[in-house]
Amino acid sequence: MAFEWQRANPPRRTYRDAAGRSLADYPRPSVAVDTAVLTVDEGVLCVVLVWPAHGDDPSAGGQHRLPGTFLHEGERLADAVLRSLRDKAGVTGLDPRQLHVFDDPDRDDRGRVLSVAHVVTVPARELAIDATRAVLAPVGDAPALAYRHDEIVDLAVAAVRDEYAASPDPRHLLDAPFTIRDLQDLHESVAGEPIPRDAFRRAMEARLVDTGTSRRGVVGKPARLFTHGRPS
Amino acid sequence: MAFEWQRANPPRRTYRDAAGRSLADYPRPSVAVDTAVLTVDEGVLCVVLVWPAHGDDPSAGGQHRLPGTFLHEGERLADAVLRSLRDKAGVTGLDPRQLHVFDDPDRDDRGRVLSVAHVVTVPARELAIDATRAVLAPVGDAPALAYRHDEIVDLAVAAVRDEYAASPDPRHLLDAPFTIRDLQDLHESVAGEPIPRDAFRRAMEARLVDTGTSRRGVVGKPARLFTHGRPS
DNA sequence: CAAATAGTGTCTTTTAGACACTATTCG
DNA sequence: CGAATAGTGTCTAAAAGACACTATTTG
Repeated sequence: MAFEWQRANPPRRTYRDAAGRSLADYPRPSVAVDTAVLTVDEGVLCVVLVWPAHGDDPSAGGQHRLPGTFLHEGERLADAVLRSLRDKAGVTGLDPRQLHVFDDPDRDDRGRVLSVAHVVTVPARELAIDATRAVLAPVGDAPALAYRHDEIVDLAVAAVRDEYAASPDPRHLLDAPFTIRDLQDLHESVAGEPIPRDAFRRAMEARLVDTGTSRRGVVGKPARLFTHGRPS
Repeated sequence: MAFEWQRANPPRRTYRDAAGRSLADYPRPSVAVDTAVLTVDEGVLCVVLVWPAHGDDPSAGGQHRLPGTFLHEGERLADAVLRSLRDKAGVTGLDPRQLHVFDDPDRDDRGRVLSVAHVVTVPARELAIDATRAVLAPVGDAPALAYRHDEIVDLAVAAVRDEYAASPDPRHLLDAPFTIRDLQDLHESVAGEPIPRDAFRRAMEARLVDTGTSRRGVVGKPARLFTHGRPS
């Protein structure tokens, strides 16, 4: 069962390094992916945490952790991320972004495991969390996590905040069409702080596509509706 | 010989996943590190390329590549990077930064290999390249590389340029003490384009430590000598 | 002194922010 | 009309760049 990759894709020749060992002779670490799933729920940037309540994963010490899985044979890292999320959050159509490889030898007592941290973002509307297995926690107020997953959350939040500081809704958390106010509310939720109204409008308006229509039916002057512009 | 990690660090229990497989049952990829070693040589940002001339590494197709190695048992990624560079460039004391994991299944025909790309920087003075095994190529004028290593060089250059745009000589390519002119020359070499003199001085001077001494012996008004400030 | 390089002062342009004012809807 | 929200115009402050001027050295 083990080492199927080697048998499935045999080297065409046996190459030997300076020590005379072939590629196959090197012991290999297990490779896992762990993913910070971020969303904006009711104006707060949140992360999906799973609760190891099934008796598995005892080395987590009863703490929450991020969803993750071991990389399977022939599988891409991004596909492993999507596979691990399909089960736990019923999410599809994401674009996982790599953050960092955690290679601490003592990080996991089940043996040497390299963990490739990822971040994905999902509109809260599309999240289907099984409450018996996962919870949604505000990123600023999350419990302590197993396997140093707190660091992954920090990296994920910083990465997403950088992206949102640079362009309008780069991860399409908002459904088009939307008003500039919708967009500003989203950006403030991601940033975790208020953004000046005028500067935000000036910076973003030129980078959006005006649909020519407006949103009616609420109090106040109708707001123009926009769609995402081309990523620049 | 193979799978020593598993024997050396046996799991304390056998944990089983949903499919009933233990951690040890999953086939594991080989993990390699590949490193873009950047330096500024005579005013030009350059990268160290190795030439696979020893009959090994035939899948590189006779092209240059970046120095790299397979991760050894129990070894940290950063240590593998340093080990691979000790041989080929006689370099020590570096601080490798991770860039990205390349996981293309067809990237290497020797089997499934995950490559963790890194970047390091080293003052040209400290580089001791064995000319029979390696060359120094300007980053803008490098030959085509094997294993899509061109992409690693691009990532490395972008990462280092971002760092240099944000603070004075963050990677300590310059020996202290140095003049602001020395610093500007370095930053222009990294950026690959000229930088306005006044703006550069204003931005950097406040973040350096004035030694109170000046450089004498050259034509012109003596320039004050600075050392790196605290990273901020 | 002439050439060369270091460093300063000041003006302009650009940008971010503050803030007030106008515009258009609902109830 | 009044409340509420959208959108515009303008002033100010801060920063970036342009550029000229002064300062101090070598030869």
